[in-house]
Amino acid sequence: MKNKNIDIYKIADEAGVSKSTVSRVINNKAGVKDSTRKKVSKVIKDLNYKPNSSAKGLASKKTQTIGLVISDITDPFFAMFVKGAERKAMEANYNMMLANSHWVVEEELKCIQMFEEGRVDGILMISGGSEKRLDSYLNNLATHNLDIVVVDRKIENEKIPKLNADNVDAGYRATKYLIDLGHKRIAHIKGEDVASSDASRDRVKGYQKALAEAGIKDEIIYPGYFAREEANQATKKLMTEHPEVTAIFYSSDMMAIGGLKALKSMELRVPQDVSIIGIDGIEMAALMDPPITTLAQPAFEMGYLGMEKLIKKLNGEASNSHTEDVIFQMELIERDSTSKLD
Amino acid sequence: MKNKNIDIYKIADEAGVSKSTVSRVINNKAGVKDSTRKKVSKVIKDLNYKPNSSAKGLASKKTQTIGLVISDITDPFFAMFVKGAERKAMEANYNMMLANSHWVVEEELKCIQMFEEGRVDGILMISGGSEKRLDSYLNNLATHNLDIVVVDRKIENEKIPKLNADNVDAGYRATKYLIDLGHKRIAHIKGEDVASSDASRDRVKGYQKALAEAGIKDEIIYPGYFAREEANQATKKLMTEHPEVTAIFYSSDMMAIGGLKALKSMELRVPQDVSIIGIDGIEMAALMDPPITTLAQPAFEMGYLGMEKLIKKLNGEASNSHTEDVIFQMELIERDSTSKLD
DNA sequence: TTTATTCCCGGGAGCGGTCCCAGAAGGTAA
DNA sequence: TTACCTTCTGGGACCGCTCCCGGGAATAAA
Repeated sequence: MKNKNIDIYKIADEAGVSKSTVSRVINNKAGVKDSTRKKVSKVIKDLNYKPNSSAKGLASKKTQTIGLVISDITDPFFAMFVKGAERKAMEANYNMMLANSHWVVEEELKCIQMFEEGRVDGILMISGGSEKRLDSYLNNLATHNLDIVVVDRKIENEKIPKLNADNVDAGYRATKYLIDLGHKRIAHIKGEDVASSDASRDRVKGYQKALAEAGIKDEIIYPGYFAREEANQATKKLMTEHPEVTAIFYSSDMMAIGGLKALKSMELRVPQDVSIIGIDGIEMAALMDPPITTLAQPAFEMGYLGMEKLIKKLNGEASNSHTEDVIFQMELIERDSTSKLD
Repeated sequence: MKNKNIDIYKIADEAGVSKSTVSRVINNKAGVKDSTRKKVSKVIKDLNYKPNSSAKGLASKKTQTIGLVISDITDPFFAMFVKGAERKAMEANYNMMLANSHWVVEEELKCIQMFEEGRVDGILMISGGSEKRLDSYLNNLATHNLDIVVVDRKIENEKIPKLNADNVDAGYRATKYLIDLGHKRIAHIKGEDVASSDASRDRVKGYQKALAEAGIKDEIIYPGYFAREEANQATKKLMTEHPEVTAIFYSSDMMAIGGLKALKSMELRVPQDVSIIGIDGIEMAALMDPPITTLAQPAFEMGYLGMEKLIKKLNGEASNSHTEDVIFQMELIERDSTSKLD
C-alpha cells in the first residue's frame, strides 16, 4: 500500500552490490564473500525486506506451498491429520493451503483444480469418495503436472505414493473382538452408502471376514454416512428391526457416539445390553460415558508422514514409490463400552 | 513436469489471437467480440489451460489468497471458525493458507511473517496471546503492508477492523446464572495465566462484576490454560483447597469437560453437588454426561463474517472501520450440568 | 613476472501474466 | 467520399525474482 516497493534492487543499491548477489545471500548460495554476505544480510534485516513470493514462484517454478485437501476440518480425525501435516510442512519450510471437500466429489475436484493454477508444488489429499472419475483425474494430474500423495484411497498408479490404514484388518479385529467376547448378533454401521470411501468398504470386508470365520451367517449392515446424527438414526432403526443384536461395530468413533446416544434414548444400557466399538481413536470417544472402545488410527502420524513423503517426492528423493506405500496398523484401545456376553 | 508449458502464448497461437485478448477473456473483461471470446474460451477449455497464479500475482499484485492464523485447529471452536472462514473465502473465490500458532506468540509472529512475503492479500487472525510486541507488529503491518482483520483481540488501531465476542458480558452472564440459581461459593477456571488472552481476561472481569453486584466477596480463580487436562488438575486443586465451592464457571467448554471428569473422579456429582457452566458451545459439551450448560459463541459466523470483512476491505469497500467493529453476543444454552442450590 | 585457477560478482535474458496505448476495422454522419 | 467515432485487437513495457554466463580480482603455480 504505502511502502515504496522495497524490492531486491533496493537492497542491492543499499548494500552496494548487484541483485544477483542479493539473490545469492537470500537463498543461501555459495560464492559470496563472507563480508559481503554480512553486509547484505544487515541491509535485508534493517529494511525488513521479504522477497516477493510470486516473483520467486514465477522465476523458480516453486511456490514452497502445498495443497491439502480433506473432507471436513470439523472432524477431529481430520483436524489431527492436518496438525501432523502442518508440523512437517513447517519443519520443511513449506506453507499449506487448506481446502475442505465436505465429502462431496465435486468440491474435491474443485479444490484440486484450484490448486492446479500453479500456486502449489504438490497436493496431499486424504480420502474422499472413491469415484472413478476422480481417480482418472488424479492419474492424469500425477503424470502430467503435480506431485501428489494420497491417503486412505486405493488408486492404481505407481506414480502416486499412498498411505493407508489397514482397514480390512481393522474391521476384522473390531468384529473379532466382539466375537471373542461371546457376541453372535453383531451389527455394523458402515460409513458411506453409495460411492463409498475405500476405507469404509474395506472395514465392511473385515467385518464380513470375521463373521464368516466364526461361522456367523447374519450380516447386519446399515449406513451411517460417517456422521454422528445419521448414525444415531441408523442405530434406532437397526435396534428396532433387529432387537436381537447385542453388539455394534461402528466405522467411526463419531458414529459410535451418535449410536451411544440412540441406545441410551432407547433405554438400552451400554455395555450391559449392547456392546459398541468404534474406529478412529478421537479424544472425544474417551470422554463419553461409558468411554468407548475403539481402534485408533494414528491421525497425526498419517498427516506427518504423508507430508513428509510428498516433500521428499518434490525434492526428487522419492525412490520406487510403489514398494514404498505405507500401511498403518490401528491400535485397539479397550475401554468400557464392551462387555462379555453371558 | 512433462507438460510443454502451456501458457497464454500457446492459447493465443492456437486461437489465432494475441495474448492480450486471451487475457481479456480469462478475466472476463469487456472489449472482445463475442465470437472471438467463444473461440478463445474453447481453446482454453480444450487445452485445460490454467493461468499461472504466480505470474498473475506478480503482474497484478493480487494473489487471491488470504492467510488464516489460529491457535489450534484441533480445538473444535477454531475448527468451526475455520469452516466459516473457508465458506466465505470459497464464495469470493479466495484461497486460504492455514497456520497454527499453538498458543505461542513466537509462532504467531512467525506465521504472520511467512504471510508477509507477498503470498497473501490479507490476514485473518483470531486471538492469540495479547502481548504488546505482537500488537505493535500488527499495527506496523496494517499501516504499511497488509490488510488485516482481527478476531477476539483488542487492539487499538482504527486501521484494523475487529470482531469480538462480548466476553465481559459472557463472564457476567455465566456467573449471574449461577448466582440466580442460589450459588454463593462460585469458582472460576480462567484461560491463560500470564500473557492472558483478552478473551480470558474479559471473562474474568465479568465474573468479578457479577460477584460484586451480588455482594459476594470471595473470588476464587484458578488458571486452566484453555486446556482440558490442565483444567482437570486445576479443578482437583480447587476442590481440595475450597471444598465449600458449589459452582464452577469455566472459561471454555473444553475446560469444563476436563473439570467434569475431575469432579467425577472425586465422587462429586454434577449437578447435585457442584454445578458447572462453560463457554464456547462446542458440540462435544452437549454429548457429555450430564450435558454441560454453556454460553455459545457463533464460531462459524465469526469466521464467516471475519473473512467477509477482510475481503471487503481488500476490495476497498471498507467504510469507517472503527465504528464498524462487530460484537457478538453469546447465547446461553441451558443443559443439565447446573441446578438450583437448596 | 606471467599464466592458470579459483573466487566473487554483475549483467541480461527469461518466467507468464497485466495493462496501457496505439492502430486496424467497421459504422455512421456530413 | 471523407471525416470521425466506436469497437476490437495487438504490441510492448513492466512485475520482482532466478539463473546462466562472462569478466575482473585475487591467489596459486610456473
